[in-house]
Amino acid sequence: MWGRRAMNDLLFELPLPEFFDFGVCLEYLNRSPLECLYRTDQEGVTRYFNLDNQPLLIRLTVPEGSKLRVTLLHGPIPSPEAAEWLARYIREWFDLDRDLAPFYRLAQTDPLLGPLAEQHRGLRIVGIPDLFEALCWAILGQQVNLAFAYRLKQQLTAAYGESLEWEGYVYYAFPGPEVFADVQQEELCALQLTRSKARTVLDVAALIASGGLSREALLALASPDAAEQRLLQIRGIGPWTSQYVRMRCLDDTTAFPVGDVGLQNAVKFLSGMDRKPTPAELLKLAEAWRGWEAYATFYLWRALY
DNA sequence: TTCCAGGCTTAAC
DNA sequence: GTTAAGCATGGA
Repeated sequence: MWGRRAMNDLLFELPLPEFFDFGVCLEYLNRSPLECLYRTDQEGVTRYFNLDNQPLLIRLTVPEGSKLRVTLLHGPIPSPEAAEWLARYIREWFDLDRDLAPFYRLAQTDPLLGPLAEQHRGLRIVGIPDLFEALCWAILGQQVNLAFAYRLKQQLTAAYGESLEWEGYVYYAFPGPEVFADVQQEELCALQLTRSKARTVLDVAALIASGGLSREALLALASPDAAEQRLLQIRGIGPWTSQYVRMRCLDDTTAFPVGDVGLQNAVKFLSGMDRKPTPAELLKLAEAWRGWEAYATFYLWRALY
């Protein structure tokens, strides 16, 4: 099952919704050369998963413009259940099940979003479907510049994640929470995490590994706000992190990280202010984006990076 | 050296 | 409930 079979197996294709531009999404994926969890090129993105302890190297392309093609580059052909998991993951990764028409109607008359919606038409919120990865990424990104956050993620992934070398590139999967069961805080500090980040990552890993926290449970709560309150109970997770996770992992288009420095700088830059807007001013602006605050934020970020 | 970066916690009012 | 101060790290 490992060896003699045709490579580049077509696993499945996903139909694409209106207002989806794979090239524009690739631009987003390609925003940092320090990204370690996938590799992009002109035509697509290649990513490694370790699913049920089976290697799974896949590639996404849109050869015809109408369907997202998922091919298997390396690893055994996944079971029907694994393929179903992968298809769901990819739909969440690119937010394929969302109707963006209302957002574009709203953006059309918005002075800040109008040009961005034009320029990045077809961009969807690129999600982080795995809760542990999403929380870690947010925790690592607290109060540090983005380049350093990527470095921290790379260090963590290289130290604890599974990897696969294929055609001259090394691909990494983000480690699962169970991997950190016996890891001490000092080990993570050696990877340049602060004590606070190290402690929070370990606390979250233990919580998720024990079943005390899961994406499913958060989504089953009565509202996104209830999910946010649950996350805020964890020490080291504040408003920014919980809103960020709502936005990137919990499919909540109303999440709005008002404290986000990138958001503040984007609004400052686009509106020509000589200072960063206050949270109150951002909330005022966001009234025009009601229901789509997360998309507004995601597009505003594109003005910066 | 100082200031900033896709913040959080604690203590004080 | 809201605000101020302290924290910790790397990069410009």
